[in-house]
Amino acid sequence: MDMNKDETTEEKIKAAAKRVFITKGFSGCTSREIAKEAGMNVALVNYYFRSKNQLFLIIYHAVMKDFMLSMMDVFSTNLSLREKISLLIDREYEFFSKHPEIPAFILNEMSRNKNAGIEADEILNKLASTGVFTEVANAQLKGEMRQVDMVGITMIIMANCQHPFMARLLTQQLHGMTDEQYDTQIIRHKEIIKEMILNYLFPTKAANE
Amino acid sequence: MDMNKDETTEEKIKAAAKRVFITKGFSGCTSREIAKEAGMNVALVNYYFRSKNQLFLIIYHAVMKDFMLSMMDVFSTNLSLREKISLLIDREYEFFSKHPEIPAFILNEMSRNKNAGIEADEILNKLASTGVFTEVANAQLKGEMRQVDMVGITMIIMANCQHPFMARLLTQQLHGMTDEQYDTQIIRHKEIIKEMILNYLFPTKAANE
DNA sequence: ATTTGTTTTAAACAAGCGTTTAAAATTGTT
DNA sequence: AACAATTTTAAACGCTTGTTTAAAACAAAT
Repeated sequence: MDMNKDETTEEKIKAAAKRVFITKGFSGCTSREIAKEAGMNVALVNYYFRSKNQLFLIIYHAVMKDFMLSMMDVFSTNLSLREKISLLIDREYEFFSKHPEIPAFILNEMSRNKNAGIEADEILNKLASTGVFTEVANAQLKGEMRQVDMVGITMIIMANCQHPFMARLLTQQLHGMTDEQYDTQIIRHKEIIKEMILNYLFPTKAANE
Repeated sequence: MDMNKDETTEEKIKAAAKRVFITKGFSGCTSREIAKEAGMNVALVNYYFRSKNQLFLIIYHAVMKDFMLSMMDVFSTNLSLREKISLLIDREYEFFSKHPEIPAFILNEMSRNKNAGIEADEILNKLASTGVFTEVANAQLKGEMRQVDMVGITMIIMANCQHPFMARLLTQQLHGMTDEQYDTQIIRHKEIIKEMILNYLFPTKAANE
Protein backbone atom coordinates (compact mmCIF):
# COMPACT_ATOMS: atom_id res chain seq x y z
CA MET A 1 0.00 0.00 0.00
CA ASP A 2 2.89 2.33 0.74
CA MET A 3 4.52 3.69 -2.39
CA ASN A 4 7.49 5.39 -0.78
CA LYS A 5 10.24 4.28 -3.13
CA ASP A 6 13.31 5.22 -1.08
CA GLU A 7 12.27 2.93 1.75
CA THR A 8 14.59 0.12 2.66
CA THR A 9 13.33 -3.45 2.65
CA GLU A 10 13.68 -3.75 6.38
CA GLU A 11 11.59 -0.62 6.89
CA LYS A 12 8.98 -1.87 4.43
CA ILE A 13 8.62 -5.08 6.42
CA LYS A 14 8.35 -3.23 9.69
CA ALA A 15 5.73 -0.88 8.30
CA ALA A 16 3.71 -3.76 6.89
CA ALA A 17 4.07 -5.77 10.07
CA LYS A 18 2.91 -2.80 12.12
CA ARG A 19 -0.22 -2.41 10.03
CA VAL A 20 -1.05 -6.12 10.09
CA PHE A 21 -0.19 -6.78 13.74
CA ILE A 22 -2.14 -3.76 14.96
CA THR A 23 -5.28 -4.56 13.00
CA LYS A 24 -5.30 -8.34 13.43
CA GLY A 25 -3.12 -9.08 16.43
CA PHE A 26 -0.30 -11.59 16.69
CA SER A 27 -2.52 -14.67 16.63
CA GLY A 28 -4.79 -13.24 13.97
CA CYS A 29 -2.24 -13.00 11.16
CA THR A 30 0.46 -15.07 9.45
CA SER A 31 4.01 -14.44 8.35
CA ARG A 32 2.92 -14.82 4.75
CA GLU A 33 0.27 -12.16 5.22
CA ILE A 34 2.86 -9.69 6.46
CA ALA A 35 5.18 -10.55 3.57
CA LYS A 36 2.35 -10.04 1.09
CA GLU A 37 1.43 -6.70 2.66
CA ALA A 38 5.08 -5.69 2.27
CA GLY A 39 5.05 -6.98 -1.31
CA MET A 40 7.72 -9.64 -1.01
CA ASN A 41 8.62 -13.23 -0.18
CA VAL A 42 7.97 -14.85 3.19
CA ALA A 43 11.58 -15.83 3.66
CA LEU A 44 12.64 -12.19 3.62
CA VAL A 45 10.73 -11.52 6.81
CA ASN A 46 12.80 -14.13 8.59
CA TYR A 47 15.96 -13.02 6.82
CA TYR A 48 15.73 -9.59 8.44
CA PHE A 49 13.97 -10.59 11.67
CA ARG A 50 14.76 -14.12 12.80
CA SER A 51 11.14 -15.04 13.49
CA LYS A 52 7.55 -13.83 13.52
CA ASN A 53 7.81 -13.42 17.27
CA GLN A 54 11.00 -11.32 17.13
CA LEU A 55 9.43 -9.06 14.55
CA PHE A 56 6.35 -8.77 16.69
CA LEU A 57 8.28 -7.81 19.80
CA ILE A 58 10.04 -5.03 17.91
CA ILE A 59 6.72 -3.66 16.68
CA TYR A 60 5.08 -4.11 20.07
CA HIS A 61 7.72 -2.20 21.97
CA ALA A 62 7.83 0.57 19.36
CA VAL A 63 4.06 0.98 19.48
CA MET A 64 4.07 0.89 23.26
CA LYS A 65 6.71 3.61 23.39
CA ASP A 66 4.79 5.81 20.94
CA PHE A 67 1.67 5.21 22.96
CA MET A 68 3.29 6.21 26.22
CA LEU A 69 5.31 9.15 25.00
CA SER A 70 2.41 10.63 23.06
CA MET A 71 1.02 12.00 26.27
CA MET A 72 4.13 12.56 28.34
CA ASP A 73 5.39 15.89 27.06
CA VAL A 74 2.16 17.53 28.23
CA PHE A 75 3.53 17.50 31.75
CA SER A 76 6.68 19.38 30.77
CA THR A 77 4.68 22.50 29.95
CA ASN A 78 4.17 25.48 32.25
CA LEU A 79 0.40 25.20 32.25
CA SER A 80 -1.73 24.86 35.33
CA LEU A 81 -2.67 21.38 36.44
CA ARG A 82 -6.20 21.85 35.15
CA GLU A 83 -4.92 23.03 31.78
CA LYS A 84 -2.43 20.20 31.66
CA ILE A 85 -5.18 17.61 32.04
CA SER A 86 -7.26 19.42 29.46
CA LEU A 87 -4.34 19.37 27.04
CA LEU A 88 -3.64 15.74 27.87
CA ILE A 89 -7.15 14.79 26.82
CA ASP A 90 -6.66 16.72 23.58
CA ARG A 91 -3.41 14.90 22.92
CA GLU A 92 -4.83 11.47 23.60
CA TYR A 93 -7.79 12.12 21.34
CA GLU A 94 -5.41 13.39 18.67
CA PHE A 95 -3.25 10.30 18.96
CA PHE A 96 -6.13 7.81 18.97
CA SER A 97 -7.80 9.58 16.06
CA LYS A 98 -4.70 8.76 14.04
CA HIS A 99 -4.22 5.28 15.54
CA PRO A 100 -7.61 4.06 16.76
CA GLU A 101 -6.63 0.38 16.96
CA ILE A 102 -3.65 0.91 19.25
CA PRO A 103 -5.35 0.79 22.65
CA ALA A 104 -7.07 -2.51 21.86
CA PHE A 105 -3.81 -3.82 20.37
CA ILE A 106 -1.84 -3.04 23.50
CA LEU A 107 -4.40 -4.38 25.95
CA ASN A 108 -4.86 -7.58 23.93
CA GLU A 109 -1.21 -8.35 23.44
CA MET A 110 -0.48 -7.65 27.08
CA SER A 111 -2.99 -10.27 28.13
CA ARG A 112 -1.76 -12.71 25.48
CA ASN A 113 1.83 -12.42 26.63
CA LYS A 114 1.80 -11.60 30.32
CA ASN A 115 5.59 -11.39 30.31
CA ALA A 116 5.94 -8.64 27.71
CA GLY A 117 5.90 -5.68 30.05
CA ILE A 118 5.90 -1.95 29.50
CA GLU A 119 9.02 -0.47 31.08
CA ALA A 120 6.84 1.05 33.77
CA ASP A 121 9.73 2.30 35.88
CA GLU A 122 11.13 4.42 33.07
CA ILE A 123 7.76 6.01 32.46
CA LEU A 124 7.01 6.66 36.11
CA ASN A 125 10.47 8.17 36.61
CA LYS A 126 10.02 10.44 33.63
CA LEU A 127 6.62 11.45 34.96
CA ALA A 128 7.94 12.04 38.45
CA SER A 129 10.73 14.25 37.11
CA THR A 130 8.13 16.63 35.67
CA GLY A 131 6.93 17.32 39.19
CA VAL A 132 3.34 16.48 38.39
CA PHE A 133 2.98 14.29 41.45
CA THR A 134 3.85 17.07 43.88
CA GLU A 135 1.71 19.40 41.80
CA VAL A 136 -1.27 17.15 42.37
CA ALA A 137 -0.47 16.77 46.06
CA ASN A 138 -0.27 20.55 46.48
CA ALA A 139 -3.51 21.18 44.60
CA GLN A 140 -5.27 18.63 46.77
CA LEU A 141 -3.75 20.12 49.92
CA LYS A 142 -5.03 23.56 48.92
CA GLY A 143 -8.46 22.08 48.28
CA GLU A 144 -8.40 23.06 44.62
CA MET A 145 -8.44 19.47 43.50
CA ARG A 146 -10.52 16.53 44.63
CA GLN A 147 -8.86 13.83 46.73
CA VAL A 148 -8.29 11.16 44.08
CA ASP A 149 -5.00 9.28 43.93
CA MET A 150 -2.92 9.16 40.76
CA VAL A 151 -4.20 5.70 39.88
CA GLY A 152 -7.76 6.90 39.97
CA ILE A 153 -6.93 9.96 37.89
CA THR A 154 -5.11 7.82 35.34
CA MET A 155 -7.98 5.37 35.14
CA ILE A 156 -10.55 8.10 34.56
CA ILE A 157 -8.58 9.74 31.78
CA MET A 158 -7.55 6.50 30.06
CA ALA A 159 -11.04 5.06 30.13
CA ASN A 160 -12.74 8.08 28.63
CA CYS A 161 -10.06 8.71 26.01
CA GLN A 162 -9.43 5.15 24.88
CA HIS A 163 -12.79 3.46 25.11
CA PRO A 164 -14.64 5.54 22.50
CA PHE A 165 -12.10 4.37 19.93
CA MET A 166 -12.14 0.76 21.08
CA ALA A 167 -15.92 0.48 21.19
CA ARG A 168 -16.59 2.13 17.85
CA LEU A 169 -18.14 -0.93 16.21
CA LEU A 170 -20.27 -1.83 19.21
CA THR A 171 -21.58 1.70 19.65
CA GLN A 172 -22.20 2.21 15.96
CA GLN A 173 -24.18 -1.01 15.68
CA LEU A 174 -26.04 -0.38 18.91
CA HIS A 175 -27.26 3.02 17.77
CA GLY A 176 -27.34 2.31 14.04
CA MET A 177 -24.77 4.98 13.22
CA THR A 178 -22.77 5.43 10.03
CA ASP A 179 -19.02 5.97 10.08
CA GLU A 180 -19.51 9.68 9.47
CA GLN A 181 -22.01 9.98 12.29
CA TYR A 182 -19.62 8.32 14.71
CA ASP A 183 -16.76 10.54 13.55
CA THR A 184 -18.70 13.66 14.45
CA GLN A 185 -20.00 12.06 17.65
CA ILE A 186 -16.51 11.31 18.87
CA ILE A 187 -15.39 14.89 18.26
CA ARG A 188 -18.33 16.14 20.29
CA HIS A 189 -17.61 13.51 22.92
CA LYS A 190 -14.16 14.91 23.63
CA GLU A 191 -15.68 18.12 24.94
CA ILE A 192 -18.20 16.16 26.98
CA ILE A 193 -15.66 14.05 28.82
CA LYS A 194 -13.31 17.02 29.20
CA GLU A 195 -15.97 18.99 31.03
CA MET A 196 -17.07 15.95 33.01
CA ILE A 197 -13.55 15.08 34.15
CA LEU A 198 -12.41 18.62 34.88
CA ASN A 199 -15.61 19.45 36.75
CA TYR A 200 -15.10 16.37 38.84
CA LEU A 201 -11.42 16.81 39.57
CA PHE A 202 -11.69 20.58 40.17
CA PRO A 203 -15.12 20.96 41.78
CA THR A 204 -15.14 24.69 42.42
CA LYS A 205 -14.55 25.62 38.81
CA ALA A 206 -17.74 23.89 37.70
CA ALA A 207 -19.31 26.98 36.19
CA ASN A 208 -16.79 28.39 33.72
CA GLU A 209 -15.01 26.90 30.60
CA MET B 1 -11.70 -27.98 35.80
CA ASP B 2 -15.42 -28.25 36.33
CA MET B 3 -16.38 -31.31 38.33
CA ASN B 4 -20.13 -31.11 37.93
CA LYS B 5 -20.90 -34.73 37.19
CA ASP B 6 -24.50 -34.47 35.96
CA GLU B 7 -23.43 -32.21 33.11
CA THR B 8 -24.05 -33.47 29.60
CA THR B 9 -21.16 -33.74 27.17
CA GLU B 10 -22.55 -31.00 25.00
CA GLU B 11 -22.77 -28.66 27.97
CA LYS B 12 -19.26 -29.57 29.04
CA ILE B 13 -17.94 -28.63 25.62
CA LYS B 14 -19.84 -25.36 25.60
CA ALA B 15 -18.59 -24.45 29.06
CA ALA B 16 -15.00 -25.26 28.10
CA ALA B 17 -15.31 -23.41 24.81
CA LYS B 18 -16.69 -20.36 26.60
CA ARG B 19 -13.75 -20.28 28.97
CA VAL B 20 -11.16 -20.75 26.24
CA PHE B 21 -12.73 -18.45 23.65
CA ILE B 22 -13.25 -15.64 26.14
CA THR B 23 -9.72 -15.73 27.51
CA LYS B 24 -7.84 -16.37 24.26
CA GLY B 25 -10.16 -15.31 21.46
CA PHE B 26 -11.11 -17.28 18.37
CA SER B 27 -7.73 -16.93 16.65
CA GLY B 28 -5.81 -17.47 19.86
CA CYS B 29 -6.94 -21.01 20.57
CA THR B 30 -7.34 -24.37 18.84
CA SER B 31 -10.05 -27.01 18.69
CA ARG B 32 -7.78 -29.42 20.50
CA GLU B 33 -7.29 -26.91 23.30
CA ILE B 34 -11.04 -26.68 23.81
CA ALA B 35 -11.37 -30.46 23.76
CA LYS B 36 -8.59 -30.79 26.32
CA GLU B 37 -10.21 -28.17 28.56
CA ALA B 38 -13.43 -30.18 28.32
CA GLY B 39 -11.48 -33.38 29.03
CA MET B 40 -12.25 -35.26 25.87
CA ASN B 41 -11.30 -36.04 22.27
CA VAL B 42 -11.10 -33.39 19.53
CA ALA B 43 -13.55 -35.20 17.31
CA LEU B 44 -16.29 -34.87 19.89
CA VAL B 45 -16.27 -31.12 19.51
CA ASN B 46 -17.07 -31.48 15.84
CA TYR B 47 -19.49 -34.31 16.53
CA TYR B 48 -21.70 -32.00 18.59
CA PHE B 49 -20.95 -28.71 16.81
CA ARG B 50 -20.08 -29.16 13.15
CA SER B 51 -17.02 -26.90 13.28
CA LYS B 52 -14.91 -24.63 15.45
CA ASN B 53 -16.61 -21.63 13.89
CA GLN B 54 -20.14 -22.91 14.55
CA LEU B 55 -19.24 -23.55 18.17
CA PHE B 56 -17.75 -20.11 18.41
CA LEU B 57 -20.83 -18.40 17.01
CA ILE B 58 -23.02 -20.13 19.58
CA ILE B 59 -20.75 -18.98 22.40
CA TYR B 60 -20.40 -15.50 20.95
CA HIS B 61 -24.12 -14.88 20.68
CA ALA B 62 -24.79 -16.32 24.13
CA VAL B 63 -22.13 -14.11 25.69
CA MET B 64 -23.38 -11.09 23.78
CA LYS B 65 -26.91 -11.68 25.01
CA ASP B 66 -25.77 -12.06 28.62
CA PHE B 67 -23.72 -8.92 28.24
CA MET B 68 -26.62 -6.90 26.90
CA LEU B 69 -29.34 -8.20 29.17
CA SER B 70 -27.22 -7.85 32.30
CA MET B 71 -27.97 -4.16 32.33
CA MET B 72 -31.39 -3.99 30.74
CA ASP B 73 -33.71 -4.79 33.61
CA VAL B 74 -32.47 -1.72 35.45
CA PHE B 75 -34.71 0.38 33.24
CA SER B 76 -37.82 -1.58 34.15
CA THR B 77 -37.65 -0.38 37.75
CA ASN B 78 -39.62 2.51 39.21
CA LEU B 79 -36.56 4.44 40.27
CA SER B 80 -35.78 8.00 39.23
CA LEU B 81 -33.55 8.45 36.21
CA ARG B 82 -30.66 9.41 38.42
CA GLU B 83 -31.12 6.32 40.56
CA LYS B 84 -31.49 4.17 37.49
CA ILE B 85 -28.13 5.27 36.16
CA SER B 86 -26.60 4.76 39.57
CA LEU B 87 -28.01 1.25 39.70
CA LEU B 88 -26.90 0.60 36.13
CA ILE B 89 -23.32 1.37 37.08
CA ASP B 90 -23.63 -0.99 40.03
CA ARG B 91 -24.96 -3.73 37.78
CA GLU B 92 -22.24 -3.32 35.18
CA TYR B 93 -19.53 -3.40 37.80
CA GLU B 94 -21.13 -6.47 39.30
CA PHE B 95 -21.25 -8.20 35.93
CA PHE B 96 -17.71 -7.31 34.91
CA SER B 97 -16.37 -8.31 38.31
CA LYS B 98 -17.63 -11.80 37.56
CA HIS B 99 -16.66 -11.74 33.87
CA PRO B 100 -13.79 -9.28 33.47
CA GLU B 101 -12.66 -10.57 30.06
CA ILE B 102 -16.03 -10.19 28.37
CA PRO B 103 -15.82 -6.57 27.20
CA ALA B 104 -12.48 -7.15 25.49
CA PHE B 105 -13.77 -10.43 24.05
CA ILE B 106 -16.80 -8.75 22.50
CA LEU B 107 -14.95 -5.76 21.09
CA ASN B 108 -12.20 -7.98 19.66
CA GLU B 109 -14.44 -10.52 18.02
CA MET B 110 -16.63 -7.79 16.59
CA SER B 111 -13.65 -6.27 14.83
CA ARG B 112 -12.40 -9.69 13.70
CA ASN B 113 -15.74 -10.62 12.16
CA LYS B 114 -17.39 -7.40 11.07
CA ASN B 115 -20.46 -9.37 9.96
CA ALA B 116 -21.28 -10.92 13.33
CA GLY B 117 -23.66 -8.27 14.60
CA ILE B 118 -25.45 -7.75 17.89
CA GLU B 119 -29.22 -7.73 17.22
CA ALA B 120 -29.24 -4.03 17.89
CA ASP B 121 -32.86 -3.52 16.90
CA GLU B 122 -34.11 -5.99 19.48
CA ILE B 123 -32.13 -4.29 22.21
CA LEU B 124 -33.15 -0.77 21.22
CA ASN B 125 -36.79 -1.82 21.02
CA LYS B 126 -36.63 -3.40 24.43
CA LEU B 127 -34.98 -0.27 25.77
CA ALA B 128 -37.51 2.01 24.10
CA SER B 129 -40.39 0.03 25.57
CA THR B 130 -39.16 0.85 29.08
CA GLY B 131 -39.79 4.52 28.34
CA VAL B 132 -36.29 5.59 29.29
CA PHE B 133 -35.88 7.67 26.15
CA THR B 134 -38.86 9.89 26.92
CA GLU B 135 -37.76 9.96 30.53
CA VAL B 136 -34.43 11.42 29.46
CA ALA B 137 -36.11 13.86 27.08
CA ASN B 138 -38.41 15.08 29.86
CA ALA B 139 -35.60 15.45 32.38
CA GLN B 140 -33.61 17.47 29.87
CA LEU B 141 -36.65 19.61 29.03
CA LYS B 142 -37.15 20.38 32.70
CA GLY B 143 -33.48 21.30 32.99
CA GLU B 144 -32.82 18.57 35.54
CA MET B 145 -30.49 16.75 33.20
CA ARG B 146 -27.71 17.98 31.00
CA GLN B 147 -28.28 18.09 27.25
CA VAL B 148 -26.39 14.96 26.19
CA ASP B 149 -27.91 12.59 23.64
CA MET B 150 -28.35 8.90 24.37
CA VAL B 151 -25.23 7.98 22.44
CA GLY B 152 -23.14 10.28 24.58
CA ILE B 153 -24.70 8.94 27.77
CA THR B 154 -24.10 5.36 26.65
CA MET B 155 -20.50 6.08 25.75
CA ILE B 156 -19.76 7.69 29.11
CA ILE B 157 -21.21 4.83 31.10
CA MET B 158 -19.71 2.04 28.98
CA ALA B 159 -16.25 3.60 28.97
CA ASN B 160 -16.05 4.07 32.72
CA CYS B 161 -17.56 0.69 33.56
CA GLN B 162 -15.77 -1.48 31.02
CA HIS B 163 -12.33 0.06 30.71
CA PRO B 164 -11.12 -0.51 34.28
CA PHE B 165 -11.58 -4.24 33.71
CA MET B 166 -10.03 -4.22 30.25
CA ALA B 167 -6.99 -2.20 31.27
CA ARG B 168 -6.20 -4.10 34.46
CA LEU B 169 -2.83 -5.41 33.30
CA LEU B 170 -1.71 -2.08 31.85
CA THR B 171 -2.73 -0.12 34.93
CA GLN B 172 -1.27 -2.63 37.33
CA GLN B 173 2.08 -2.64 35.57
CA LEU B 174 2.08 1.11 35.14
CA HIS B 175 1.60 1.73 38.85
CA GLY B 176 3.32 -1.43 40.08
CA MET B 177 0.20 -2.77 41.76
CA THR B 178 -0.50 -6.27 42.98
CA ASP B 179 -3.71 -8.10 42.10
CA GLU B 180 -5.09 -7.38 45.55
CA GLN B 181 -4.28 -3.69 45.30
CA TYR B 182 -6.08 -3.44 41.99
CA ASP B 183 -9.07 -5.32 43.35
CA THR B 184 -9.55 -2.77 46.09
CA GLN B 185 -8.78 0.08 43.71
CA ILE B 186 -11.50 -0.97 41.32
CA ILE B 187 -14.07 -1.14 44.12
CA ARG B 188 -13.16 2.39 45.15
CA HIS B 189 -13.21 3.46 41.52
CA LYS B 190 -16.85 2.55 41.12
CA GLU B 191 -17.85 5.25 43.58
CA ILE B 192 -15.55 7.74 41.87
CA ILE B 193 -17.03 7.33 38.43
CA LYS B 194 -20.53 7.15 39.83
CA GLU B 195 -20.16 10.55 41.43
CA MET B 196 -18.37 11.95 38.39
CA ILE B 197 -21.01 10.76 35.94
CA LEU B 198 -24.03 11.68 38.04
CA ASN B 199 -22.63 15.11 38.89
CA TYR B 200 -22.09 15.71 35.23
CA LEU B 201 -25.45 14.46 33.98
CA PHE B 202 -27.44 16.07 36.84
CA PRO B 203 -25.51 19.30 37.51
CA THR B 204 -27.68 20.79 40.25
CA LYS B 205 -27.37 17.78 42.50
CA ALA B 206 -23.62 18.15 42.76
CA ALA B 207 -23.58 18.60 46.53
CA ASN B 208 -25.45 15.68 48.04
CA GLU B 209 -25.02 11.85 47.80
C1' DA C 1 34.64 -9.83 -17.13
C1' DT C 2 35.12 -12.34 -13.03
C1' DT C 3 34.79 -12.71 -8.41
C1' DT C 4 32.90 -11.43 -4.13
C1' DG C 5 29.25 -10.56 -0.93
C1' DT C 6 24.52 -9.36 -0.37
C1' DT C 7 19.63 -9.60 -1.23
C1' DT C 8 15.68 -12.13 -2.96
C1' DT C 9 13.30 -16.08 -4.40
C1' DA C 10 11.09 -20.74 -4.96
C1' DA C 11 10.80 -24.82 -2.79
C1' DA C 12 10.84 -27.70 0.88
C1' DC C 13 10.60 -28.94 5.96
C1' DA C 14 8.36 -30.67 10.15
C1' DA C 15 4.63 -29.43 13.08
C1' DG C 16 0.14 -28.09 13.95
C1' DC C 17 -4.28 -26.86 12.20
C1' DG C 18 -9.53 -27.94 11.40
C1' DT C 19 -11.92 -31.69 9.97
C1' DT C 20 -13.22 -36.53 8.67
C1' DT C 21 -13.27 -41.46 8.96
C1' DA C 22 -13.85 -45.82 10.64
C1' DA C 23 -13.61 -48.62 14.39
C1' DA C 24 -14.31 -49.23 19.36
C1' DA C 25 -16.95 -48.48 23.53
C1' DT C 26 -21.16 -47.56 25.50
C1' DT C 27 -26.01 -47.39 25.98
C1' DG C 28 -30.78 -48.66 25.21
C1' DT C 29 -34.16 -52.04 23.49
C1' DT C 30 -36.10 -56.39 22.87
C1' DA D 1 -28.10 -62.39 25.67
C1' DA D 2 -28.20 -60.24 21.14
C1' DC D 3 -28.97 -56.61 18.48
C1' DA D 4 -29.28 -51.62 17.08
C1' DA D 5 -28.27 -46.91 17.92
C1' DT D 6 -25.58 -43.68 20.02
C1' DT D 7 -21.39 -41.84 21.92
C1' DT D 8 -16.40 -41.72 22.15
C1' DT D 9 -11.92 -42.70 20.47
C1' DA D 10 -7.56 -43.15 17.72
C1' DA D 11 -5.90 -42.29 13.51
C1' DA D 12 -5.65 -40.15 9.41
C1' DC D 13 -6.83 -36.49 5.89
C1' DG D 14 -5.34 -32.35 3.30
C1' DC D 15 -3.92 -27.80 4.25
C1' DT D 16 -1.60 -23.99 6.47
C1' DT D 17 1.65 -22.63 9.73
C1' DG D 18 6.51 -20.80 11.02
C1' DT D 19 10.92 -21.66 9.54
C1' DT D 20 14.93 -23.29 6.73
C1' DT D 21 17.52 -24.43 2.62
C1' DA D 22 19.71 -23.90 -1.55
C1' DA D 23 19.80 -21.67 -5.61
C1' DA D 24 19.01 -17.47 -8.27
C1' DA D 25 19.31 -12.42 -8.95
C1' DC D 26 21.65 -8.46 -7.91
C1' DA D 27 25.31 -5.17 -6.53
C1' DA D 28 30.09 -3.80 -5.63
C1' DA D 29 34.91 -4.27 -6.34
C1' DT D 30 38.98 -5.49 -8.64
